[in-house]
Amino acid sequence: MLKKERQAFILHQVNLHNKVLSSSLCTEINVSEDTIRRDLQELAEEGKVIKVHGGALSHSFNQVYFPTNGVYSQNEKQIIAKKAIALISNGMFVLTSGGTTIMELARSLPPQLKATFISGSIPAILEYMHHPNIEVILIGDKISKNSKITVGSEAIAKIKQMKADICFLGTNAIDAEHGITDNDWEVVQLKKAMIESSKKVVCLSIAEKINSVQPIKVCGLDEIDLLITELAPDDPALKPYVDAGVKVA
Amino acid sequence: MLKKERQAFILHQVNLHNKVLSSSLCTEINVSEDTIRRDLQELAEEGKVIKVHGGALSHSFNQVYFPTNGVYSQNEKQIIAKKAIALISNGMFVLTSGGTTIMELARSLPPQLKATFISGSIPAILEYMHHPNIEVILIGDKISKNSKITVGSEAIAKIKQMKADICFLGTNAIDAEHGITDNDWEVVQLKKAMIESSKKVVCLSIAEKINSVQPIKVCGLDEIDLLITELAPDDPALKPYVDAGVKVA
DNA sequence: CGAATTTCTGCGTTTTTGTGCGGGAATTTC
DNA sequence: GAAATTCCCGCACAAAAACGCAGAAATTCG
Repeated sequence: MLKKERQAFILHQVNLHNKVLSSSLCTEINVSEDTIRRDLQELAEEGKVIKVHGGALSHSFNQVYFPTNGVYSQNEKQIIAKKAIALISNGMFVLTSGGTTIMELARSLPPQLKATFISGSIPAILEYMHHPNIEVILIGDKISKNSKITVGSEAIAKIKQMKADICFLGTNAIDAEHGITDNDWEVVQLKKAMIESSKKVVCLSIAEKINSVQPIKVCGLDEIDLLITELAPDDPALKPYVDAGVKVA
Repeated sequence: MLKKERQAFILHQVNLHNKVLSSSLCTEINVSEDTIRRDLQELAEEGKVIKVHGGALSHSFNQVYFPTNGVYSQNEKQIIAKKAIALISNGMFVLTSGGTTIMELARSLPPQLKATFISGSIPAILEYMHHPNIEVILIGDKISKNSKITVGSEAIAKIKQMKADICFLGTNAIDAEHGITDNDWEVVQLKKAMIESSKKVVCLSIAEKINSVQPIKVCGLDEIDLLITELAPDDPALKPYVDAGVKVA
């Protein structure tokens, strides 16, 4: 069998089944694994397949729609993400909501971190999926197209039966008097469940959002263990929260 | 034998079999390998054949095996998607697996269709989310990064407590003797659950995948209500399945 | 016609290419 | 962490290609 012929066959198989194992190919074509590996190598260099450990994947399957829009206040959110990541250690179960700040957190996770992330936010899940060492648990239920998050009693029930080490909440509005508030009833239900199911609750909020109020209450300040903003912990803007007993970072 | 004559013969052979080995040619025509090589060289320079190590290939060979446009077999999959969509009516609960054929189905859904789609496949969910009138139910559980689908007992349990009107399965391999087979154990478990939980089971498979077998069995042909390929229902290639009692479309 | 010239072919030699094998490194998996 | 795969690297070996050359055949031309 000619080399080109063989490579055509491989490519055919990859496109047909979306993936191939070098081990199965070498028995099918009856050549050594080395040869298969070299073929896959070449095909990968030509961009025809994506080579992975143990075989290859088709290119069309891997390209998932991926929104990489320039996020508003990205710098601030990166600072917040960095502070938040410092709280995560290997082996932890991490519950997260959705939102752009959480997305920034997801993108900034160090590659060697091994943890389990649980979320119902589709964009967040997409980010976690790209991480090499993170286990991803998806909370299922009806999808709210608005917030791109699963909402409903099933999702809430699922969250309530968990006990996560830490929970990161993207915050829409926080105020010393009214605590955390939001504007989507279903999302609020979820966040409440998440707070209940976590040993530690961390709120991520850019400074712009502090001292603002939304119609629906998520929780009071007393239920928050830590508030992370891009500001220094001793910034005067945070004083009301420190006074209310909230730790800040 | 004249040079021109010889080259015409070679060209004929190439176009007939899509490939030739210089070694076999030289015994057939009874000339030295050098001569054959020089002939192939000339034919290649004239663009009549593609010379490779050990022989030559015809141009159609490349056309057949190296698709130039976007997704592999997209046209076929669009035909399949169209046939599948004809089975969906307003108000239905539709269960789908993942895979590129399902993706094509998802992209082709008519905008005015109002139905509920249930899936654990992240790429499929993303497509459904973009649709204006479709309710999307996401099956939650651990995410398999390979197949980009939620897998595990939770997902299976969730599927089993449903009763969908119809279920569309992207098929990896189908064979008259072994039925539907696949190569990912966890995905197979899911598909089995989906088959159980649906009033009607529809398999989507491009013709190239029929009569192929993969290691793990999903179900026998008797459990399938309908097999959709891009072929006409009376195509001889489908006869074994019709004989086995499967409806085809 | 016949010598000079060009073309074609085959043969040895040298290079290049393709493939398999072994061992050690890197990785996945349990 | 340890076991099992898989990968990577260098090597050996065989097959094929490239190259130069020489003789045979065809062509040209005086």
